[in-house]
Amino acid sequence: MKSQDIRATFLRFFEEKSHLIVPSAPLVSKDDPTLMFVNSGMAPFKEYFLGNGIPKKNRIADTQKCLRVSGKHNDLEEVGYDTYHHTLFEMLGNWSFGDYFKKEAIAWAWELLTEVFKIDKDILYVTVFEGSEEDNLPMDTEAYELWKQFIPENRILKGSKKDNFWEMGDQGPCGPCSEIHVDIRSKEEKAKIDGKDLVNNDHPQVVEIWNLVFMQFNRKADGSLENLPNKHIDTGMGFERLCMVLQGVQSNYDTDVFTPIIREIETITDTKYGVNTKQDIAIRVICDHIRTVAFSIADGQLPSNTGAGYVIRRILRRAVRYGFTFLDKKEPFMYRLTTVLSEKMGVAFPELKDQKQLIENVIKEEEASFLRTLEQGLLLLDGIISSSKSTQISGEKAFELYDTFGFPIDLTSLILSEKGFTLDEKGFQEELQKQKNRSRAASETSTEDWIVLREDAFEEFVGYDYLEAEVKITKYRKITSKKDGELYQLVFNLTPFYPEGGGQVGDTGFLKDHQGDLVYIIDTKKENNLIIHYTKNLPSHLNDIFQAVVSSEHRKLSASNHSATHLLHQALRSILGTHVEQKGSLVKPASLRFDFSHFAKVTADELRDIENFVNARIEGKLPLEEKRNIPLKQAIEDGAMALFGEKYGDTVRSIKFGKSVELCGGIHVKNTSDIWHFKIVSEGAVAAGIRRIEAITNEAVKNFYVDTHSTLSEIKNVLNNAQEPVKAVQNLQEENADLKKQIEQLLKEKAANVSQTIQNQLQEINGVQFLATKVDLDANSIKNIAFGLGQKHENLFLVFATSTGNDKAMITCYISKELANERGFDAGKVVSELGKLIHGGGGGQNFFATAGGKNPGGIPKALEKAKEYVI
RNA sequence: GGGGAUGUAGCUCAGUUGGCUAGAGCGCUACGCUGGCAGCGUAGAGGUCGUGGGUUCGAGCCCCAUCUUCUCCA
Repeated sequence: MKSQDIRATFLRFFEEKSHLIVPSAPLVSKDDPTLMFVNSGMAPFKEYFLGNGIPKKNRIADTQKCLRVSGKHNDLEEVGYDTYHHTLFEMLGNWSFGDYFKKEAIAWAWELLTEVFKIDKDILYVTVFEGSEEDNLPMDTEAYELWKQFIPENRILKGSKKDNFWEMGDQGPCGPCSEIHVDIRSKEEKAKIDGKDLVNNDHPQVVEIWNLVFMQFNRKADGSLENLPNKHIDTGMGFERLCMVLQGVQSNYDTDVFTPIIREIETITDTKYGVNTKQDIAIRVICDHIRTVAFSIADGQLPSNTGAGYVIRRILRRAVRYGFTFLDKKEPFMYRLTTVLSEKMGVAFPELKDQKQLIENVIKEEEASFLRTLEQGLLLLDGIISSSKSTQISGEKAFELYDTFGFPIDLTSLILSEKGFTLDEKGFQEELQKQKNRSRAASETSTEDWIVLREDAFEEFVGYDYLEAEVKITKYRKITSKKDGELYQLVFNLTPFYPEGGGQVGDTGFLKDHQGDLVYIIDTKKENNLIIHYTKNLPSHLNDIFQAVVSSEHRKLSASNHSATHLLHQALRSILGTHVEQKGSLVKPASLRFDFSHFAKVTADELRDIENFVNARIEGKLPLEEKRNIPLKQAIEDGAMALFGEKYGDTVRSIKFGKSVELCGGIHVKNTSDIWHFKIVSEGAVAAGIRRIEAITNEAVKNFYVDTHSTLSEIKNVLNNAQEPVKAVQNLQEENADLKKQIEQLLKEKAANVSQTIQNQLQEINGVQFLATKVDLDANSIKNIAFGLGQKHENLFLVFATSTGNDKAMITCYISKELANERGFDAGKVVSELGKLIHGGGGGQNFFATAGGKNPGGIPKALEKAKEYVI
């Protein structure tokens, strides 16, 4: 059975059991702050388990792309070494939201595996939760009894809390689970060791394929459990492993999910999979990672140096590193795998096909930049090796190379061992740990339990129509972070506050109680479909009815920038071409930022055209045409574009200004004329193939013009109202440069004169050409004279004094080098001693030193005293 | 979000505890050498030492702020 058929069969099976089939959610999770990527099939449905939203149907099935780079069984650094762990994998799942429970879940799982997929019953094992004293939970006998109908008791194993109790996180829904494992070893192997001893023991051929989670508890912040009002089913089956079993191969990488990619890697790198262990690992690493990186870019998550983007960069770099070391690829090559990947997986995941060009460009550029980093690191490492006195390189040095210059530690130790050096691994790990602690301490937050004031399932958003509303607080909790200190999160029964989303920042405003006391709302965010209002303190009368008021200024400017963003998007597609797609957007009161795919710098002419395009539509006074709750299909037919990496419900909201149509949940102006004016302030690159435009509207544009105009008039004013200020400044600059040169020349001449005069005043005392005198020159000229004389005469001992203004004096001492060395003179000491006489101090080297002070009256005395050094 | 590094001539970079008149290589200009080319020689131009403050007799170097680029961690 081909992998594509396996996927289709699974979905059809559950469709026949009345499940709604939904497409995979995007990899990057946007409304869950605890998660960077979707890491399990249930993640996109979290809001339903938490009771913050209602699913379209209470039975759903899907295949979900998941990304895991850390966790108990999956460390990024382990992927590639075995044959069954991946960073990106598909999870087939069926879900019940308060509908069927253990009985159906178990029976259907068994039916699908043994009757539809025809897996031999004798190679299957199941596990059930054995109970936990710590949580005061009994064994899951319900599941045990159900399994007994299908499978002999000796193949039903009891598992501990670690393996058979599933939790979403430290807090939240959880419950016992039951896993199905499969033993695909040969007969001989099975005879040697009983399969049940290998279950849950990291054996590559005795693996878990399906986990059935019975969600029935809620874990509170203090660790205690309470029963959930509705029980749910959450199952997840590893697609790649299922393919391995059904295709009768011993490794996920031998299934047709991966073999086409492996063949392509063999061609590109001129190697053969299955010949050399190290090369095999490298090939698996590349094969796995290219999928992750490509899917992620397709969903709009580009490699970057922070957050989720950094995870993607690390994965890509890991693959490049393996190619570099074990397959001898010293130039970009991974981007060439994009074609085969989009051909093979583009059917199930069309985003790969549509975004192919972008994926290729981004990967190629990332590879090239990492290879540059490697090259630089190699040079630095050479430097460290050649300057090292011992054959052991310290952990600190290696860590610096890694931390500051991005040179991978495994390459460092490889190169060191090739050259007969060793690395202080322990020291390195210590440094790494120190850094981790620093980062963790800086971002630590603690979250308390929700305190529920009233039961109210849904928090209605009324902000499209109202800026004020009478609200009640339904629940609240306290969060503490190192950065922001103590904050409170409030949830209302209804709210006019727009939560951060769709690129637009959250609303701010205040709550007013019956006594007129105010509590300011500093931000609004959405978390698992819940609108959360942030305050610095708690209202004193929590059960009051509050007047909730959104800052209208904040709102007006955000709306203006948001609507302008839509017009900008339209302008870009119209002027640069339809290859332009939104890749990111930030809308705040002060400005807007828009990232989009485009492969060249936007020229000044194009920028002007774009500005004009947008401003024409502002002047056109286009009214807002808003449609709420229309079917996605209809919105698309109206001309709206769905974005990759964005999750859409069945019904959407569409925002139309003239010919600009977008799916958008944000706040907009009622008429484009409210935007007043649109002005681009910058254009630049953010990644390969991605450009960024920053622009302003409304008040900001007014301020911009007022500021620039007043600056310009000030400049003109200073230039005596010059007609052409630019030219006037250029003239001034030229003149200034000329004058500087002239002054330099004059000073030189003056110095030459002075030095001529001075030469005649040299006095020979004890074989020393001595002179101590007051000169009327600046510090630099004195220096020039001293060194000039130094080239002409030997055995010089010069002391110059000068004063500027009434309260500044300076003493300079020059002694010919040979003289200073032979006779032990020290100019530094001379000036610091003479400096006291002018109420100051100074120093320098033994042949040249300066001192400054604030008593010019002491100069004659100092000059007098200078003689004492040579007598 | 938290660290580290980086910015000096058109380019690639040196520049020691703050002080020996801001340097090297390549490139550029002029002149010269060589039969031509490759090349060589001589001379020269080219610098707000990222930016803005501060400390100091004196700052490329130290302190504070800010920007660029790179990089690690969360």
